[in-house]
Amino acid sequence: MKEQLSKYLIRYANFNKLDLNLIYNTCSIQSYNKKDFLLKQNSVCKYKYFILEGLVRQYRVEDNGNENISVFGIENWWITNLDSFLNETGSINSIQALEKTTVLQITKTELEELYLKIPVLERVFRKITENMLIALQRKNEIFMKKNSKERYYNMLEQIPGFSQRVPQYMIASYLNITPEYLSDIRKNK
Amino acid sequence: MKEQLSKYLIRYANFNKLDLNLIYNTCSIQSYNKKDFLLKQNSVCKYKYFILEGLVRQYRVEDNGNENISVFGIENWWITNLDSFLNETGSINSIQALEKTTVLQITKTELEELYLKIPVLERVFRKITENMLIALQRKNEIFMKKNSKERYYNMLEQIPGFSQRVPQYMIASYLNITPEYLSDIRKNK
DNA sequence: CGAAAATTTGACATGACTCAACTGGAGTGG
DNA sequence: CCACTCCAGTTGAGTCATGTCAAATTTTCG
Repeated sequence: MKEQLSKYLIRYANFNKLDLNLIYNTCSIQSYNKKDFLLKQNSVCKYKYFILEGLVRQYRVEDNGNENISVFGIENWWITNLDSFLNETGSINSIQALEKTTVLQITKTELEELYLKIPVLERVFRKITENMLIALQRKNEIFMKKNSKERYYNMLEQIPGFSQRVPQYMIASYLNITPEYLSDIRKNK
Repeated sequence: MKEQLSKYLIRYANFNKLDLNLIYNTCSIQSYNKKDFLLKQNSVCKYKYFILEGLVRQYRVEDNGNENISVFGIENWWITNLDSFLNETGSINSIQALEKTTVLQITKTELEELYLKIPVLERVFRKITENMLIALQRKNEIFMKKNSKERYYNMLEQIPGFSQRVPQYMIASYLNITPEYLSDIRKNK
C-alpha cells in the first residue's frame, strides 16, 4: 500500500522516506464493496481518492432518470469531483465502486497542510492536474469529432480489457450513446 | 501591463514586489495583429501566453478542411496547447488572434526556472490548472447533455457580448454545429 | 463600387434516439 | 434442481435533430 503510493509519487518528484511516510500516514485507507458509494450526488466531495485497487465510475443521474458516466477510475488514478472538493459545494455526480475497491483518501484540509509541510507536493499535484487536463482535452477531441462507432472502437483499443470489467450499458453511457445503439454498432461488424 | 499581471497573480497567492518584477521581466511582451498566429498547427507550442488584451481562438483544421474551434481566449486568461508545451510535441491545433492582441509569453524553461526561484508560483499554477480543469469539466457537462439550441443560448448568457466580437460561423464551430444549422436555430426564435 | 466573405434558405440524407417487445442468462428460493 | 424473476442485451419500426450541398442573399471592407 505505502509502497504503491510511494512508487507513484516518485515518478513526479524526489521525496525522502520521511516525507513519503508523512503523506501516507495523512491519508486514510478505506475499502468499498461493489456498488458502494464513495461520493453521492448533491453532497460535498470530502476526499481526493487514490485508487489502490479496484474500479469506480463517476456518473450523474439526470432529471429523466438517465445515468451518465463521465469517467472510470482504476488503479493508480486519483479521482474526485474537483469542483465540489475545492469549492465545497454539492457535487453534480456520484462516485461508485464497480468492483471491490481499496483507496487512500485525503481531505482538503489534510492536503493543504501537506502542501505547507512538503512544498514539493505542490509541484506533484500541479503536474498531476496538468496531465488530467491534457487527458480530458484529448478525450474531448475524440468526442467532438468522432461518431459513435469510432468512439467505441477507439475506447476498445485505448483501454483493452475494459469491456470485460464493465457491463455494456455502462460503456454506452460513457460513450454518450444509448445501449440500443451500441448493440447495433457491435452487430454491424 | 506589469500592473495587470500582478493584480492577476495576487489573487492566487502573496508575492512581494521583487518576485512580481522577476516574473514580469522573465516574460516577454508581444503584440499580434488580427489573423496573426501565436501557434501553428503541427509546430511545437513554445509559449504559455497570458493575454493582456485582445481575443484569440484555438482551433484545428481537420482533414476535410473543416475548422474546429476548441476555445476562445480573452483578457486575463492563459492560453497554450498544454500537451505540446509540456511534452514538446507537434501541436494538433493553432492559436490565432481574432483582434489586435497583446500577450505576455513565457517558455517552458523560463517558467521552470521561475518555479525554482519562486516556489509559491508552483502553487499558483496548480490552482490555475485546477480551475481550468473544472472549467473544462463544466463545459463537457453542457456539450454532453444539451442540444445545439441549448448550447447556443447557454453560450450567449455565459459570455455576453461575444456574438458581437466573433463571426457567427466561428460560434457555430465552437458549438460544434454547422453554420447553416446555427442560422436555423437563430431564425426559429 | 465591386469582390469576397458571411449568412440564409431549402431540399434531401442520415446518424442516433425512442419505445416496446423479445431473448437469454444469472441468481434465488422453495 | 426446477421454476421464476430480474436484468442485460438485442431487434425492429418509426421519428427527429442535425448534417450536406448548392444556390440565393446580405454584409463587409478594400
